[in-house]
Amino acid sequence: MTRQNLRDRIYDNLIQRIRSGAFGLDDRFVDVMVAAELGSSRMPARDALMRLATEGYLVPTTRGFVLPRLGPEEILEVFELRRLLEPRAAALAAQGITDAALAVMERAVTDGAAALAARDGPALFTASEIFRNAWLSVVSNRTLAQAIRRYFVQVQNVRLITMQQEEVLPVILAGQRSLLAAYRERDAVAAGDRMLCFVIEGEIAFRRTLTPA
Amino acid sequence: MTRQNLRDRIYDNLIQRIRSGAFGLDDRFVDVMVAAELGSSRMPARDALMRLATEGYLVPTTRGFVLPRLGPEEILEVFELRRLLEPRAAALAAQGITDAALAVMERAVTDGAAALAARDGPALFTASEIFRNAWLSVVSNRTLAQAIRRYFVQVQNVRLITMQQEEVLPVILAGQRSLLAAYRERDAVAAGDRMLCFVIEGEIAFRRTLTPA
DNA sequence: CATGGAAAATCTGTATACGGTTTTTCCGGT
DNA sequence: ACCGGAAAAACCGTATACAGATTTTCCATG
Repeated sequence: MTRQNLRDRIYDNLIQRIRSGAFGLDDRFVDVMVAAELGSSRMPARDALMRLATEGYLVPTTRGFVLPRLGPEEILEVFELRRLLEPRAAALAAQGITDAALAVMERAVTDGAAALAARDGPALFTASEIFRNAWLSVVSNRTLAQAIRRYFVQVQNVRLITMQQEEVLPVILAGQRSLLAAYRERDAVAAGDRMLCFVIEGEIAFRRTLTPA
Repeated sequence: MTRQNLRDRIYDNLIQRIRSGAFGLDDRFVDVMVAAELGSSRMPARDALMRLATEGYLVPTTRGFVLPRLGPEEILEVFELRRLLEPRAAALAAQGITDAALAVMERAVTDGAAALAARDGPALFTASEIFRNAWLSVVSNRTLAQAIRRYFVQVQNVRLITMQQEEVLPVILAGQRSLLAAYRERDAVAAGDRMLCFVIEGEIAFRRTLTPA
């Protein structure tokens, strides 16, 4: 009972493992290997890998695909996009928030706090993924939500690394708590303002890592 | 001397023609057809079509790929994105403007004026494509420019139709002239403001077509 | 003329094959 | 031990084939 086709199953499998940080920067992805692992021929694996590549999860090399190592300038470009889009999206989310989404976010923040206590970067990463998906899912402008999802994908690996720097972890959790409070009150203005703060804080933290002096 | 591989050549070919509005809403894209047109086998054509689909330029159906059919609500969603992104992008463009880009835009406005005089909607459409590509090409934040290009493609068909309504044509040209003046002066603030006006005018015009009463 | 349904055509997904190119291995000469 | 270069391996792009699913065609029946 295979629900979808092999290509999509391989894609889902790989993207989930990439997102969870299961691969390192020196892991190589070759269609034959991936195919063997999932028991298919080259083609579905190849399709999945090429899609991941065009979406920015992987970069093609002359010998297989590897995780991208993004330059600082591209990451800063994404921060600019985030400043422009996410405050508005958060405001829309506050207007359309549901009890179900709130519950998911409450849970994600709780899990994130536990991860913070355990100094578990990847776990906090997962929790903040869940948090973000929850509020994005109630943004009434689906096109806007999709635009946000698209660029988030591209900086995923960087975020994973960033989240291993212990000093930023409390900031992330505090930002989520602040946002969650605004969502709970269905306060669109506060949600937008706090999201802008959150993004800017992230940008400042990132810029600090660029100039460690 | 084929510089790149077939897959990318087919992709480039198709995306260029899609962008230029060469296809209609009832055109169907089937890998075999596309392959025959470009003289290859199915696989490169298939790869190109699947990529276009994951990027949102095409929509997969049970029988080939088609251009995405947008409802009014989705178009309004894109207007919201435009309001958020394009003012900033225009401001950045004003900062990075080059003589070459200015020349292209001057020419596009001239051509647009001729198209307006001739009541030639499609020609004005082409001219405004050129105009937009010119300023987008000097936006320093490439990620931002790409995000804008992405949703523009999705509303291409609608724009083609809108541009056949004669009353909106002068508005478009006036907006471009206003923007061009700001670019010429390298005035980032004015460029941002005028772009916001331009987008809002377009949105209002579109809303008017929804309620003809 | 409408309708049901079988047959044909069409399209997708997947497998396999093969040539060309790049990388790695490895062996012989210095 | 250190190259240089040839042989081998690895990998990518592309072509072709075929099975399964879906749509369309078309004919027979009411």
